[in-house]
Amino acid sequence: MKAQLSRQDWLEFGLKTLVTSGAGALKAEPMAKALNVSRGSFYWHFTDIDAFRSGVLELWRDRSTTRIITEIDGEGETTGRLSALLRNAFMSDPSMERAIRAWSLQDGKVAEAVAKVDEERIGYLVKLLVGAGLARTDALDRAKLMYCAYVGKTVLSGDTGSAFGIDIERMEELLS
Amino acid sequence: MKAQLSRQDWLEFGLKTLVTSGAGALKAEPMAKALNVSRGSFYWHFTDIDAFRSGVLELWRDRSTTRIITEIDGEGETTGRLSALLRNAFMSDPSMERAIRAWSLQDGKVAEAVAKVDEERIGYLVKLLVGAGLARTDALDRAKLMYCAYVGKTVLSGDTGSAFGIDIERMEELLS
DNA sequence: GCCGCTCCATACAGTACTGTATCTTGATAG
DNA sequence: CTATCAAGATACAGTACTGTATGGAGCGGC
Repeated sequence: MKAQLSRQDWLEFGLKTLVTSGAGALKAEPMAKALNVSRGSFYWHFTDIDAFRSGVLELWRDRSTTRIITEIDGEGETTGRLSALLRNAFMSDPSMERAIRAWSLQDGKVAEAVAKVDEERIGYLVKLLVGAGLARTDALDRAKLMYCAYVGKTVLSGDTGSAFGIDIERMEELLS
Repeated sequence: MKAQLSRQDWLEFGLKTLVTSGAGALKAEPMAKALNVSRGSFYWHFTDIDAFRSGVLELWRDRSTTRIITEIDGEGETTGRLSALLRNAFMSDPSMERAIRAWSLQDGKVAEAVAKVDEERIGYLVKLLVGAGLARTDALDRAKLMYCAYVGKTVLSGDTGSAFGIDIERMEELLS
């Protein structure tokens, strides 16, 4: 633990709070209490609670896009990329995606940012599918379907604990 | 407009408010103002704000399950039911589903209720698929995939306005 | 016609925040 | 050593709610 908090520290804590406690927990007083500082610290780094939320959103956007890029470049083999992407998407921890998705459903600004990321991802999916030999229109429909399934799975992997178990092998088979 | 409000009137208005303004708008004072009454009315019908929210949730649960039943019995032809269900799911107004789904992502009690409805629906899907000749395990995997796609589509049909256009014909083809 | 019951208004105390203004510490460059 | 400035503490006013207590209006039953 550092004695002093930077703007970045606040934002990181905000993102963590978003995942663990939802967007409703992005409030100055409770977070300050959790960090053992006063709200004076918060209002020194951020003019506003809205400015803070925008900062958290932007932090996520950066991370999200860079993660896409690493996913892209991860697999050297062109043929294995689609499979790897599916496995990654359907098996990695969905808590962050869930938290952001939930937030986007109650805040227009967040919805816009998420929509952009969605488009990027679908675009990449289309590229992979076209590379695998599909016609562009077929690839787009299929990519949308795959992405819907991904988002649905993310949302359905409930806080109820039950993992909404889907066999990844079968899923890959059905989607390919 | 009636002069007096019943408990049911409040719950109906609650459900409408949930769809148009989100779960965050389910508060006694703003709703009372919108209905041109005082909070005295609210607290006469409901002991608590939590009791009210539970009431709204239950109202949705009733409607949701009865809607399933009407969907089931709607098509007389056994063969056309799956197609009809898909069309219904992917083409009907998703705003209610979206609102409930968003609420469930920030409230455990809601998440439980929604999870039950999800299971019911998936169970019905499995029944249809088995009726169409699939093995039970295959039917379950396929039903889960279809339902993920449905939920994903519902969530992605954004407040951004853009309808996330998916060709229902192609979708049906890909999912069948 | 007044009794009682349902439905609502008004007023009050309490809570959980936001944002601002002012005062204090603590490190660090000169 | 001290002047400075980033970082935070404390105190205050304001807002938007919740829940409670109490009193009153309207209306059916007898």
